Amino acid sequence: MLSQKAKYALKATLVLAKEFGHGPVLIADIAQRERMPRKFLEVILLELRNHGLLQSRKGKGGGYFLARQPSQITLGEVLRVVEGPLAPLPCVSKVAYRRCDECYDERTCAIRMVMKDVREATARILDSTTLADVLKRAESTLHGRDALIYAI
Amino acid sequence: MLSQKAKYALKATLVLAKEFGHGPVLIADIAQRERMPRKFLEVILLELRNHGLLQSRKGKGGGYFLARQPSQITLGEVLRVVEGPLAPLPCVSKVAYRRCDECYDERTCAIRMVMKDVREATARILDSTTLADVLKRAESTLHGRDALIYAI
DNA sequence: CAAATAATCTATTAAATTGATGGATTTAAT
DNA sequence: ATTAAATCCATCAATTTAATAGATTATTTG
Repeated sequence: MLSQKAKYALKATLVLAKEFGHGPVLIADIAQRERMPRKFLEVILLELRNHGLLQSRKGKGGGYFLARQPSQITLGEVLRVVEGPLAPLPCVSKVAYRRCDECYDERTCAIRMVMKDVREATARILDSTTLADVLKRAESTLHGRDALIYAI
Repeated sequence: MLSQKAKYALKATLVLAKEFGHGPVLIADIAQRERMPRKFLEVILLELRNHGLLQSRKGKGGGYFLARQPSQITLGEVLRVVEGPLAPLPCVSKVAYRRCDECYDERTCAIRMVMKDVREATARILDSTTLADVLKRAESTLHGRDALIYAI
Protein backbone atom coordinates (compact mmCIF):
# COMPACT_ATOMS: atom_id res chain seq x y z
CA MET A 1 0.00 0.00 0.00
CA LEU A 2 1.14 3.51 -0.79
CA SER A 3 1.84 5.72 2.18
CA GLN A 4 -0.22 8.80 2.90
CA LYS A 5 2.84 10.77 1.92
CA ALA A 6 2.91 9.16 -1.49
CA LYS A 7 -0.75 9.89 -2.11
CA TYR A 8 -0.21 13.51 -1.12
CA ALA A 9 2.81 13.74 -3.39
CA LEU A 10 0.86 12.41 -6.36
CA LYS A 11 -2.12 14.66 -5.75
CA ALA A 12 0.08 17.70 -5.25
CA THR A 13 2.11 17.18 -8.41
CA LEU A 14 -1.13 16.61 -10.26
CA VAL A 15 -2.43 19.97 -9.09
CA LEU A 16 0.80 21.55 -10.27
CA ALA A 17 0.40 19.77 -13.59
CA LYS A 18 -3.10 21.17 -13.96
CA GLU A 19 -1.86 24.69 -13.17
CA PHE A 20 1.28 24.39 -15.26
CA GLY A 21 1.92 27.56 -17.24
CA HIS A 22 -0.15 29.73 -14.96
CA GLY A 23 2.59 30.71 -12.55
CA PRO A 24 3.51 29.38 -9.10
CA VAL A 25 0.91 27.78 -6.85
CA LEU A 26 0.84 28.38 -3.10
CA ILE A 27 1.48 25.48 -0.75
CA ALA A 28 -1.61 26.59 1.16
CA ASP A 29 -3.71 26.41 -1.99
CA ILE A 30 -2.61 22.90 -2.84
CA ALA A 31 -3.19 21.81 0.73
CA GLN A 32 -6.68 23.21 0.76
CA ARG A 33 -7.67 21.91 -2.66
CA GLU A 34 -6.59 18.41 -1.84
CA ARG A 35 -7.37 18.43 1.87
CA MET A 36 -3.89 17.75 3.17
CA PRO A 37 -2.14 19.11 6.25
CA ARG A 38 -0.23 22.13 5.06
CA LYS A 39 2.89 21.50 7.13
CA PHE A 40 3.20 17.93 6.02
CA LEU A 41 2.78 19.02 2.42
CA GLU A 42 5.65 21.48 2.87
CA VAL A 43 7.98 18.63 3.70
CA ILE A 44 6.85 16.66 0.68
CA LEU A 45 7.12 19.50 -1.80
CA LEU A 46 10.57 20.38 -0.54
CA GLU A 47 11.69 16.82 -1.04
CA LEU A 48 10.35 16.76 -4.58
CA ARG A 49 12.04 20.05 -5.24
CA ASN A 50 15.35 18.82 -3.88
CA HIS A 51 15.12 15.90 -6.28
CA GLY A 52 14.62 18.25 -9.21
CA LEU A 53 10.98 17.53 -9.97
CA LEU A 54 9.68 20.88 -8.73
CA GLN A 55 10.86 24.46 -8.54
CA SER A 56 9.82 27.17 -6.14
CA ARG A 57 9.91 30.91 -5.61
CA LYS A 58 9.86 32.67 -2.26
CA GLY A 59 8.04 35.85 -1.31
CA LYS A 60 5.01 37.49 -2.81
CA GLY A 61 3.89 35.89 -6.06
CA GLY A 62 5.90 32.85 -5.11
CA GLY A 63 4.92 29.22 -4.75
CA TYR A 64 5.63 25.91 -6.41
CA PHE A 65 5.62 24.76 -10.01
CA LEU A 66 6.79 21.77 -12.01
CA ALA A 67 10.41 21.83 -13.07
CA ARG A 68 9.48 20.19 -16.39
CA GLN A 69 6.43 19.83 -18.60
CA PRO A 70 3.66 17.61 -17.19
CA SER A 71 4.33 15.27 -20.11
CA GLN A 72 7.94 14.92 -18.98
CA ILE A 73 7.34 13.81 -15.39
CA THR A 74 6.23 10.27 -14.65
CA LEU A 75 4.44 8.82 -11.65
CA GLY A 76 7.40 6.53 -11.21
CA GLU A 77 9.70 9.47 -10.65
CA VAL A 78 7.42 11.04 -8.08
CA LEU A 79 6.90 7.79 -6.20
CA ARG A 80 10.58 6.93 -6.11
CA VAL A 81 11.33 10.24 -4.41
CA VAL A 82 8.81 9.83 -1.62
CA GLU A 83 8.58 6.04 -1.33
CA GLY A 84 11.90 4.74 -2.52
CA PRO A 85 12.35 2.00 -5.13
CA LEU A 86 9.34 0.55 -6.94
CA ALA A 87 10.82 -2.94 -6.64
CA PRO A 88 9.33 -5.32 -4.07
CA LEU A 89 12.83 -6.53 -3.17
CA PRO A 90 16.07 -4.56 -3.01
CA CYS A 91 17.77 -7.22 -5.13
CA VAL A 92 15.51 -6.52 -8.13
CA SER A 93 15.71 -2.75 -8.00
CA LYS A 94 17.43 -1.15 -10.96
CA VAL A 95 17.76 2.30 -9.42
CA ALA A 96 18.65 1.18 -5.88
CA TYR A 97 20.02 -2.34 -6.11
CA ARG A 98 21.03 -3.98 -2.84
CA ARG A 99 21.65 -7.59 -1.92
CA CYS A 100 19.16 -9.41 0.32
CA ASP A 101 20.97 -10.29 3.56
CA GLU A 102 19.48 -13.72 4.17
CA CYS A 103 19.81 -14.83 0.56
CA TYR A 104 22.17 -17.71 -0.19
CA ASP A 105 22.45 -17.33 -3.93
CA GLU A 106 20.79 -14.48 -5.72
CA ARG A 107 21.15 -16.02 -9.15
CA THR A 108 19.09 -19.06 -8.22
CA CYS A 109 16.61 -17.37 -5.86
CA ALA A 110 13.22 -18.19 -7.29
CA ILE A 111 11.39 -15.58 -5.28
CA ARG A 112 13.68 -13.01 -6.78
CA MET A 113 12.78 -14.10 -10.30
CA VAL A 114 9.08 -13.66 -9.69
CA MET A 115 9.57 -10.33 -7.96
CA LYS A 116 11.67 -9.20 -10.89
CA ASP A 117 8.63 -9.77 -13.08
CA VAL A 118 6.48 -7.84 -10.63
CA ARG A 119 8.91 -4.95 -10.63
CA GLU A 120 9.00 -5.01 -14.43
CA ALA A 121 5.23 -4.91 -14.65
CA THR A 122 4.73 -2.03 -12.24
CA ALA A 123 7.66 -0.05 -13.59
CA ARG A 124 6.34 -0.47 -17.10
CA ILE A 125 3.15 1.26 -16.03
CA LEU A 126 4.45 3.88 -13.63
CA ASP A 127 7.49 4.91 -15.67
CA SER A 128 5.43 5.33 -18.81
CA THR A 129 2.56 7.25 -17.25
CA THR A 130 3.19 10.98 -17.10
CA LEU A 131 1.31 13.62 -15.15
CA ALA A 132 -0.12 14.80 -18.47
CA ASP A 133 -1.38 11.28 -19.18
CA VAL A 134 -3.13 11.17 -15.85
CA LEU A 135 -4.81 14.54 -16.40
CA LYS A 136 -5.96 13.51 -19.85
CA ARG A 137 -7.30 10.26 -18.54
CA ALA A 138 -9.28 11.97 -15.81
CA GLU A 139 -10.71 14.43 -18.29
CA SER A 140 -11.77 11.85 -20.81
CA THR A 141 -13.53 9.97 -18.03
CA LEU A 142 -15.39 13.13 -17.14
CA HIS A 143 -16.41 13.64 -20.76
CA GLY A 144 -17.40 10.04 -21.08
CA ARG A 145 -19.59 10.59 -18.04
CA ASP A 146 -21.21 13.69 -19.55
CA ALA A 147 -21.83 11.89 -22.80
CA LEU A 148 -23.50 9.14 -20.87
CA ILE A 149 -25.72 11.62 -19.07
CA TYR A 150 -26.73 13.34 -22.30
CA ALA A 151 -27.48 9.99 -23.89
CA ILE A 152 -30.01 9.03 -21.26
CA MET B 1 9.21 -3.17 -0.57
CA LEU B 2 8.19 -6.44 0.99
CA SER B 3 8.62 -6.67 4.74
CA GLN B 4 11.05 -9.06 6.31
CA LYS B 5 8.02 -10.97 7.50
CA ALA B 6 6.79 -11.41 3.95
CA LYS B 7 10.15 -12.68 2.77
CA TYR B 8 10.26 -15.17 5.63
CA ALA B 9 6.73 -16.30 4.83
CA LEU B 10 7.58 -16.92 1.20
CA LYS B 11 10.79 -18.76 2.00
CA ALA B 12 9.12 -20.87 4.65
CA THR B 13 6.21 -21.93 2.46
CA LEU B 14 8.69 -22.70 -0.27
CA VAL B 15 10.57 -25.03 2.04
CA LEU B 16 7.28 -26.71 2.91
CA ALA B 17 6.52 -27.01 -0.79
CA LYS B 18 9.84 -28.68 -1.39
CA GLU B 19 9.24 -31.13 1.47
CA PHE B 20 5.60 -31.70 0.59
CA GLY B 21 4.66 -35.36 0.87
CA HIS B 22 7.55 -36.18 3.21
CA GLY B 23 5.70 -35.47 6.45
CA PRO B 24 5.75 -32.46 8.76
CA VAL B 25 8.76 -30.15 8.94
CA LEU B 26 9.97 -28.68 12.23
CA ILE B 27 9.82 -24.94 12.76
CA ALA B 28 13.41 -25.13 13.94
CA ASP B 29 14.46 -26.83 10.70
CA ILE B 30 12.85 -24.22 8.51
CA ALA B 31 14.36 -21.46 10.60
CA GLN B 32 17.83 -22.93 10.33
CA ARG B 33 17.63 -23.74 6.62
CA GLU B 34 16.54 -20.25 5.71
CA ARG B 35 18.38 -18.37 8.45
CA MET B 36 15.41 -16.82 10.16
CA PRO B 37 14.78 -16.18 13.86
CA ARG B 38 12.87 -19.20 15.09
CA LYS B 39 10.47 -17.31 17.35
CA PHE B 40 9.53 -14.84 14.66
CA LEU B 41 8.96 -17.70 12.25
CA GLU B 42 6.58 -19.28 14.76
CA VAL B 43 4.36 -16.23 14.61
CA ILE B 44 4.35 -16.25 10.83
CA LEU B 45 3.61 -19.93 10.43
CA LEU B 46 0.79 -19.72 12.91
CA GLU B 47 -0.74 -16.88 10.97
CA LEU B 48 -0.52 -18.82 7.72
CA ARG B 49 -2.04 -21.81 9.44
CA ASN B 50 -4.91 -19.74 10.86
CA HIS B 51 -5.65 -18.60 7.34
CA GLY B 52 -5.84 -22.16 6.11
CA LEU B 53 -2.66 -22.28 4.06
CA LEU B 54 -0.76 -24.54 6.41
CA GLN B 55 -1.52 -27.36 8.79
CA SER B 56 0.42 -28.47 11.84
CA ARG B 57 0.83 -31.34 14.26
CA LYS B 58 2.08 -31.09 17.83
CA GLY B 59 4.35 -33.46 19.69
CA LYS B 60 6.93 -35.89 18.42
CA GLY B 61 6.85 -36.35 14.67
CA GLY B 62 4.96 -33.09 14.46
CA GLY B 63 5.68 -29.92 12.57
CA TYR B 64 4.22 -27.91 9.72
CA PHE B 65 3.07 -28.87 6.23
CA LEU B 66 1.09 -27.31 3.41
CA ALA B 67 -2.67 -27.60 3.66
CA ARG B 68 -2.90 -28.06 -0.11
CA GLN B 69 -0.68 -29.19 -2.96
CA PRO B 70 2.16 -26.80 -3.82
CA SER B 71 0.45 -26.32 -7.17
CA GLN B 72 -2.67 -25.10 -5.40
CA ILE B 73 -1.13 -22.32 -3.30
CA THR B 74 -0.17 -19.04 -4.92
CA LEU B 75 2.30 -16.38 -3.86
CA GLY B 76 -0.59 -13.95 -3.83
CA GLU B 77 -2.36 -15.94 -1.14
CA VAL B 78 0.72 -16.09 1.05
CA LEU B 79 1.48 -12.41 0.66
CA ARG B 80 -2.07 -11.31 1.38
CA VAL B 81 -1.97 -13.14 4.70
CA VAL B 82 1.21 -11.52 5.94
CA GLU B 83 1.18 -8.21 4.10
CA GLY B 84 -2.44 -7.45 3.45
CA PRO B 85 -3.88 -6.49 0.06
CA LEU B 86 -1.68 -6.48 -3.03
CA ALA B 87 -3.30 -3.26 -4.21
CA PRO B 88 -1.33 -0.02 -3.88
CA LEU B 89 -4.50 1.78 -2.76
CA PRO B 90 -7.38 0.50 -0.62
CA CYS B 91 -9.85 1.75 -3.23
CA VAL B 92 -8.52 -0.61 -5.90
CA SER B 93 -8.33 -3.71 -3.75
CA LYS B 94 -10.72 -6.47 -4.73
CA VAL B 95 -10.28 -8.54 -1.59
CA ALA B 96 -10.16 -5.65 0.89
CA TYR B 97 -11.82 -2.66 -0.75
CA ARG B 98 -11.96 0.52 1.28
CA ARG B 99 -12.61 4.09 0.28
CA CYS B 100 -9.74 6.63 0.35
CA ASP B 101 -10.57 9.21 3.00
CA GLU B 102 -9.29 12.30 1.26
CA CYS B 103 -10.76 11.36 -2.12
CA TYR B 104 -13.49 13.59 -3.54
CA ASP B 105 -14.83 11.31 -6.23
CA GLU B 106 -13.54 7.82 -6.61
CA ARG B 107 -15.02 7.34 -10.06
CA THR B 108 -13.07 10.20 -11.54
CA CYS B 109 -9.86 9.84 -9.51
CA ALA B 110 -7.13 9.50 -12.09
CA ILE B 111 -4.56 8.18 -9.67
CA ARG B 112 -6.96 5.43 -8.82
CA MET B 113 -7.23 4.39 -12.45
CA VAL B 114 -3.50 4.03 -12.84
CA MET B 115 -3.17 2.18 -9.55
CA LYS B 116 -5.92 -0.15 -10.66
CA ASP B 117 -3.75 -1.10 -13.60
CA VAL B 118 -0.80 -1.61 -11.27
CA ARG B 119 -2.86 -3.84 -9.02
CA GLU B 120 -4.07 -5.78 -12.03
CA ALA B 121 -0.55 -6.32 -13.28
CA THR B 122 0.91 -7.51 -10.00
CA ALA B 123 -2.11 -9.64 -9.12
CA ARG B 124 -1.95 -11.28 -12.53
CA ILE B 125 1.56 -12.43 -11.72
CA LEU B 126 1.27 -13.27 -8.03
CA ASP B 127 -2.13 -14.95 -8.21
CA SER B 128 -1.09 -17.16 -11.08
CA THR B 129 2.28 -18.19 -9.69
CA THR B 130 2.05 -21.21 -7.40
CA LEU B 131 4.65 -22.56 -5.01
CA ALA B 132 5.12 -25.43 -7.45
CA ASP B 133 5.81 -22.97 -10.25
CA VAL B 134 8.45 -21.27 -8.18
CA LEU B 135 10.18 -24.54 -7.34
CA LYS B 136 10.17 -25.59 -10.96
CA ARG B 137 11.54 -22.28 -12.04
CA ALA B 138 14.38 -22.46 -9.53
CA GLU B 139 15.22 -25.98 -10.62
CA SER B 140 15.25 -25.23 -14.30
CA THR B 141 17.60 -22.34 -13.62
CA LEU B 142 19.90 -24.70 -11.78
CA HIS B 143 19.84 -27.16 -14.66
CA GLY B 144 20.41 -24.39 -17.13
CA ARG B 145 23.43 -23.46 -15.05
CA ASP B 146 24.77 -27.02 -15.01
CA ALA B 147 24.31 -27.34 -18.73
CA LEU B 148 26.24 -24.16 -19.15
CA ILE B 149 29.06 -25.45 -17.00
CA TYR B 150 29.29 -28.75 -18.89
CA ALA B 151 29.29 -26.88 -22.17
CA ILE B 152 32.37 -24.89 -21.28
C1' DC C 1 1.63 -43.48 33.17
C1' DA C 2 5.92 -40.75 32.52
C1' DA C 3 9.05 -38.53 29.67
C1' DA C 4 10.14 -36.25 25.74
C1' DT C 5 8.91 -33.51 21.87
C1' DA C 6 7.03 -29.89 19.45
C1' DA C 7 3.61 -26.55 18.55
C1' DT C 8 0.88 -22.76 20.79
C1' DC C 9 -0.33 -18.99 23.80
C1' DT C 10 0.72 -14.81 26.46
C1' DA C 11 3.39 -10.90 27.13
C1' DT C 12 6.64 -7.73 26.48
C1' DT C 13 9.90 -4.86 23.96
C1' DA C 14 13.33 -2.01 21.29
C1' DA C 15 13.81 0.35 17.15
C1' DA C 16 12.19 2.33 13.11
C1' DT C 17 8.77 4.52 10.39
C1' DT C 18 4.81 7.33 9.63
C1' DG C 19 2.29 11.32 9.82
C1' DA C 20 2.37 15.03 11.48
C1' DT C 21 3.05 20.26 14.14
C1' DG C 22 5.14 24.81 15.85
C1' DG C 23 8.05 28.46 15.51
C1' DA C 24 11.97 31.00 13.81
C1' DT C 25 14.31 32.40 9.54
C1' DT C 26 15.26 33.67 4.89
C1' DT C 27 14.06 35.46 0.38
C1' DA C 28 11.54 38.36 -2.68
C1' DA C 29 8.08 41.82 -4.14
C1' DT C 30 5.63 46.23 -3.43
C1' DA D 1 9.77 48.94 5.64
C1' DT D 2 6.16 45.81 5.16
C1' DT D 3 4.18 41.84 3.66
C1' DA D 4 4.10 37.40 1.62
C1' DA D 5 5.94 33.09 0.96
C1' DA D 6 8.92 29.34 1.16
C1' DT D 7 12.47 27.18 4.14
C1' DC D 8 14.85 25.49 8.14
C1' DC D 9 14.94 23.34 12.65
C1' DA D 10 13.22 20.73 16.17
C1' DT D 11 10.22 17.82 18.20
C1' DC D 12 6.55 14.34 18.79
C1' DA D 13 2.82 10.79 19.30
C1' DA D 14 1.16 6.72 17.31
C1' DT D 15 1.86 2.82 14.76
C1' DT D 16 4.32 -0.83 12.73
C1' DT D 17 8.11 -3.93 12.46
C1' DA D 18 10.92 -7.41 13.96
C1' DA D 19 11.70 -9.64 17.24
C1' DT D 20 12.36 -12.52 22.35
C1' DA D 21 11.13 -15.04 26.70
C1' DG D 22 8.61 -18.15 29.20
C1' DA D 23 4.59 -20.89 30.35
C1' DT D 24 1.25 -24.13 28.39
C1' DT D 25 -0.93 -27.64 25.68
C1' DA D 26 -1.08 -31.58 22.67
C1' DT D 27 1.05 -35.85 20.97
C1' DT D 28 3.97 -39.75 20.68
C1' DT D 29 6.61 -43.38 22.62
C1' DG D 30 8.80 -46.23 25.96
